[in-house]
Amino acid sequence: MSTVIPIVSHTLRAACSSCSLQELCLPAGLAHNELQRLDEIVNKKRPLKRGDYLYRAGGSLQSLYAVRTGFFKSCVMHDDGREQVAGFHMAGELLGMDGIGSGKHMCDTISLEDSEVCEIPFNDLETLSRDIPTLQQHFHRIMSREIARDYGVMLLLGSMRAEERLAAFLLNLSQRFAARGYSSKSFLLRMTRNEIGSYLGLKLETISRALSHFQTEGIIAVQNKSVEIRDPDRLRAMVSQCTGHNQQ
Amino acid sequence: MSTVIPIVSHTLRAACSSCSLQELCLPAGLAHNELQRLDEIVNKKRPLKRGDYLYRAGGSLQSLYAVRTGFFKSCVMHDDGREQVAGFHMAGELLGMDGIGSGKHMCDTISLEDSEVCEIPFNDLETLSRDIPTLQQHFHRIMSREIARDYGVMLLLGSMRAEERLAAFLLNLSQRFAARGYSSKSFLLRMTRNEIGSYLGLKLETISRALSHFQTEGIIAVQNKSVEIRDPDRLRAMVSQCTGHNQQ
DNA sequence: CCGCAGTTTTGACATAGATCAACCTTCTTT
DNA sequence: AAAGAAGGTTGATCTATGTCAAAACTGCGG
Repeated sequence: MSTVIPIVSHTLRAACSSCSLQELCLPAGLAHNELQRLDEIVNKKRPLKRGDYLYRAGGSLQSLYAVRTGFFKSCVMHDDGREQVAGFHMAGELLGMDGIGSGKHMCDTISLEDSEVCEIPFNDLETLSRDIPTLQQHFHRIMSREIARDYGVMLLLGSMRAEERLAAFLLNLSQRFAARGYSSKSFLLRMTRNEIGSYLGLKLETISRALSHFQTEGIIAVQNKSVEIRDPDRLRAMVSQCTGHNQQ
Repeated sequence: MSTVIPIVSHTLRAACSSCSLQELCLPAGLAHNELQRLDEIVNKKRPLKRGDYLYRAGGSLQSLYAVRTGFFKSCVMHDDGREQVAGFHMAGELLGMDGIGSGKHMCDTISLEDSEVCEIPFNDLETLSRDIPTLQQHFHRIMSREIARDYGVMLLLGSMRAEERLAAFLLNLSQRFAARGYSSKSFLLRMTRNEIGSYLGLKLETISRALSHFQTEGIIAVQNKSVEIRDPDRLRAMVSQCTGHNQQ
């Protein structure tokens, strides 16, 4: 490694074997030699800037992507241009699984801040997972958890009121930050009010009002993108024992 | 019925290899000898009556189930008892994939009419799919399509108005009946107005009014559970070019 | 450091769909 | 065949959240 440094293309071998996200990500639970075999198929892509597309709806699916750093949103588009944010994604999460069925991506996935991803060619992943049962099982679990998450979003969109939805959303973010070693109490919202609204099936004004209301109640402190959760128990209470009857 | 009838256990070997749903179901695309191997792990369960639970949320996941005949709903439950129908399932569809991640079912799945299912022990399926790449790939496609479907439901719940949701729902049913060789124009709604409403994030009265309205417009004819689609183009137009602005 | 575009907040008002209620129809049970 | 229960329809009214508008804030590019 001392002298000549090879000119590298913008994709480099990734190193799951030395990645700090190992346990959150696709390689969770693999033995050392298995990790090395995974390293052989995973590439590190060049960084994305805020606003860059990781992939576009309709584009052919070649690879899945694991978020290394940064933050993404996935949007499903209606013919008439309406868009719905289907999810927000952070470090260690696997993107692109919605496209395996048809061979085409079903949504746009866009970077919300400067981000890096690892690229996992899907054919190679299938081949390797036939050899490594642990990898196969973990991949199945990851897909299944995406389905379970989606069911949760349906519950939220189908039967919760505005403030409940927002409370559930904040708790979900909080918990995901915590799982990554960040504060569960204090974090930045990487997305706009409009994007939160789209995800929660609400308008941006409703998000803004609900955040203000939580603040006057002393449940959270918001200032612009930064949120501090002051009373997580009351947030939890809003979600699960929702005193009111549900209008919607 | 005349002589001696052997006493059979309530689970029998299934025969994917001779099943008419082959091409819609898990075995799609398998070669003859591969089908036989699948037959060895798939069991036919005893029939379920209307209202029977196929599995319950929280129960440990041992198997996936393929619908052979009949109709099911899956419901996610909120702590406070509110329930949200997350999907309706018909012949050839695979149930239980939401539970793989945690090893526990995430929803209740209930028969809406007398139904039969094939049981596919999940460990065996994983093992077999390491041996049969076509099976592995098809299983991945099925899980992925479930994710893609869920994204569609999010779009519906998050950004469509009541009548658009119902139009999308009717078109979806129509297309699924067609794929199974039934009429796409005329079919029975196996679920109640309340269950449709739950799935679409609306109240039963709203479903009832919307159906009546479609009928007075000549778009459909409804009588109780039976629906005839008279003008599929107008239904499609409602979904995709939605003239109105979306309130919600 | 300034100005501009994008984002957020807040208020006033409108409305889609919920809620409540009464009645009707269709199944299920005996 | 009758009675009760479950499901469906329709009307009147209410309300959560959308829509519109104006003003304040934030951050980026020159």
